[in-house]
Amino acid sequence: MAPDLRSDKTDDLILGSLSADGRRSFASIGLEVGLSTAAVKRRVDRLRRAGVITGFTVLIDQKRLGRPIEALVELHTDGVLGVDRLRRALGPIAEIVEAVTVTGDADTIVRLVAADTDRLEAAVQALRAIPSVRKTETNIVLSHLVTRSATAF
Amino acid sequence: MAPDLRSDKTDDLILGSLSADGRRSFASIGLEVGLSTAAVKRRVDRLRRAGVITGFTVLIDQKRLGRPIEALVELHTDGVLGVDRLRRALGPIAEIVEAVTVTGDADTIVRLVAADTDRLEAAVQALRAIPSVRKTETNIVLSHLVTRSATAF
DNA sequence: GTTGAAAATGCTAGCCG
DNA sequence: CGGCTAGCATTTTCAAC
Repeated sequence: MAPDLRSDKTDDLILGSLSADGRRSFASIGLEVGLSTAAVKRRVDRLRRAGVITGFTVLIDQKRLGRPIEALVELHTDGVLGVDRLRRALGPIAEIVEAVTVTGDADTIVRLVAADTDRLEAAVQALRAIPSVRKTETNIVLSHLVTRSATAF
Repeated sequence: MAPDLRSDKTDDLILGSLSADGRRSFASIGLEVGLSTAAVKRRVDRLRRAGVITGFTVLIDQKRLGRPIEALVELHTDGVLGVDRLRRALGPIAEIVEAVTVTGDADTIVRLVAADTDRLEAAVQALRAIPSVRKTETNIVLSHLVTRSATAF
């Protein structure tokens, strides 16, 4: 991994601005944080090169795109299943939005978004069909309490 | 909720483009999807008005910003704790990045990012201090297998 | 870090099919 | 729904301080 970047309060302000609106102009950010347009651009470029900023993206309301069902599925797997193989196994399942491995009871937590319960079930079946997945536990997301920032890891 | 938007294949392409790079120009998206700059802008404006696009944001690598620890904490709560009160209780805890209520064993799942284990512990203590939180289970995130899109709900 | 300037690119609105 | 054009804003890269 590249070395960490020392980022100051101004960088935090810029990142905050861009979190709130990723398409904001450097000029307008500069007004807010007290820098010139050129200075803001230099900092953003530097944060990109340093890997702090990994990209920009659009926020999409999946419900309005016809995928109203969100679920978190815990995967309990055999020890033999490596991270790379698991990643490849998850790849083809279109409903998967995110997946992480964790310590504790479950081994992996998969987040998925589906158009209806049939597709949710099909996706969960696909998860169960992965070799060395012993057990799944599906939790439907009922409501979103906090969504503070889009983070990439 | 506003009525759903009928979105076609072109909209999907545009959303895909913007997912990959939220700052991409309408002209460059237009080249990809076979539309003029203005036509792309009109579609993006429409997707925004329809609530499909809820915003744009920057993707930040928290590790490089000095917050290398990510955890998912399951909250088991009493029935008396309403969504609004829970939301207010979570608000002041800076480490919280996301929180959802779910069906199943746990009632709420909180995702947080911390600078070190001390701060993680402090954040978990703060969660335990919320009235009617009976029990917490903390799972440290080990690796990210899939991060397909940043979604807002 | 700043400013200012110039060229390229991007955005937006109006008009038309 | 689309394309086009014209005017304006922004980005980007300079040089100079």
